[in-house]
Amino acid sequence: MHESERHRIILSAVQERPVVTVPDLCQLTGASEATIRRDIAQLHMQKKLRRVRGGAEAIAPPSFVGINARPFALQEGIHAAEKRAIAKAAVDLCDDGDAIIVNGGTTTFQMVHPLTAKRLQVFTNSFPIAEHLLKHSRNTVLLPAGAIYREQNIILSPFDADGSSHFYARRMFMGCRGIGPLGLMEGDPLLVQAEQKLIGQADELVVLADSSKFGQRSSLLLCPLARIHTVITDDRIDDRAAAMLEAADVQLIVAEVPAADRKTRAQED
Amino acid sequence: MHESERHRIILSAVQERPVVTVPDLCQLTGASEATIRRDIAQLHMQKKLRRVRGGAEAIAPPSFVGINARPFALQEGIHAAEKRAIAKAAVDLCDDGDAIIVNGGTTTFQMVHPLTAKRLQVFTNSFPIAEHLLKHSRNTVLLPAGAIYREQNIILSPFDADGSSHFYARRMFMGCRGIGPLGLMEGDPLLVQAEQKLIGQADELVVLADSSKFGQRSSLLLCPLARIHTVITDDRIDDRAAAMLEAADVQLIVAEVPAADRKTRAQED
DNA sequence: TGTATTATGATTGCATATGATCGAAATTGA
DNA sequence: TCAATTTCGATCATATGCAATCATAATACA
Repeated sequence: MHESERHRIILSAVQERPVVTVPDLCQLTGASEATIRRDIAQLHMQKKLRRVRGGAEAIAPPSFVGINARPFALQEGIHAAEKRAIAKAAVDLCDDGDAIIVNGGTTTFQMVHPLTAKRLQVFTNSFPIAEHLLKHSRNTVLLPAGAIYREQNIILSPFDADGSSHFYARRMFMGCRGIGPLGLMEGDPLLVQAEQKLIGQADELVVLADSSKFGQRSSLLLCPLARIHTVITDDRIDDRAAAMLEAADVQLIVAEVPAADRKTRAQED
Repeated sequence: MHESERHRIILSAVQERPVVTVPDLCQLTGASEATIRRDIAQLHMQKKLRRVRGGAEAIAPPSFVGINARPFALQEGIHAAEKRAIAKAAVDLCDDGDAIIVNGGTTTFQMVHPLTAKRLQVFTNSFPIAEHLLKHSRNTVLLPAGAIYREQNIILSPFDADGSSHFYARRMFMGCRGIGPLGLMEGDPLLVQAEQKLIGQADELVVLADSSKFGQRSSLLLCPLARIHTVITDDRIDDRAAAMLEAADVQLIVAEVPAADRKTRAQED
């Protein structure tokens, strides 16, 4: 991630929300706090935004107050570098012209950055993903019908005829809460509904799961392992988990986490 | 690979993506980093692109603006005060809890600001309206299925089952290109398709049309006057247009344009 | 064909950007 | 007011991108 790209992301984030915190921007850009502070200081000098304690705000603050100051940056933070590497590996599977389905979630959201360089047909139930791709890429963006759920940031319809059955893709990408011998686990019933609608609409089901997801259990069983075509994870996956996937005939892709991004690992180990 | 060919590739890459890195371009062209740097420096001198650390970016957008800022800003200038007043009058028709349909367009987009104070169920095929309401209000936001058309900024599906038939509202709000004895006229075929899908899904059809729309003709006839329940316009409407609406049994609401906002009128008169 | 000119790619050294750490300052809550 | 937490600024080691140089390959021209 380069300076100009970070600046763009920061400015667009500042435009979209009343206030952005430094950690938020670290999440969005993958940069360290020091770098974000330097960027904010620089953009403040250029009068592109106003620097405030804790983060930055738009130079012309909107007269109304948004209710969701941070869309969904809360949940992640700990495996950010891994998630980015996984998302990159997922996008690398796609060639220009492909039709793909991207399910909503924090892991899959990381796909938007590498996706900006592609020209795909992207069907997604994630409003933030659609928004980002619409603004920052030339991909074709398609949506299902439904209500927008603010907390999960997904579009979900109570009816079957939500348009998703008309879209058939080569691959569907999704995240999960946990993955084990029983299969794919999810925590949020709404996410399960959303995933169920799409899960049959693609040739290959590709699951993005950082290594911490193995062994994680959750309450809702989404589908058995056999249903999964490919799992993309990071290089901290242990042998037992890999063997489990191999036994279920699931292809495993291990994404290399760039050394530069891995600094956070010291504090985790 | 010759220099001119590389330049062509580099320029097209810069146009399509927000930022391209030197390694990216090496991969695209097969040239070495040194050559790419030389090319970028050269194109930078020719003002064909902007050189930034790590790569290059398009010369056009110094800071990124949302996709909806550009197409809307163009049309918004003229009659902006009138459109705002009309939109305010339209929103004043709604009580908390109502279900409404808002069709995409520059006039109806003005409804988002007064809508921030409401708590409605809003079904809209306009991506910018959905985005704004989602971020800056507590209204429930519902979308139809379909592809997002960047130019018109609407969501439109080629299939009938796009979810709109499941939503039935008290009022549907829409703009238009022109309005005359024949009925409601629209210019863009895509907008017509989008409007047709929704037009039967509400008790009352409310048309937002500033006074300049009367007498404007266009190529596509959307519906006859009799179909319209209410027209909201500004106080520059002439008597003949008002009589025409009355003859068709259309309710007419004339929005007061605040004197302070009317400054644009001087140059128009 | 031989030579001159230009374009390209690799190497090296330099400049800059980045991230972690630590101490200072500000904010919050009691 | 004091203590605890958070945020900030400065410093330094490292990583990364960049410019300059030189050798080689491609091209133009006589």
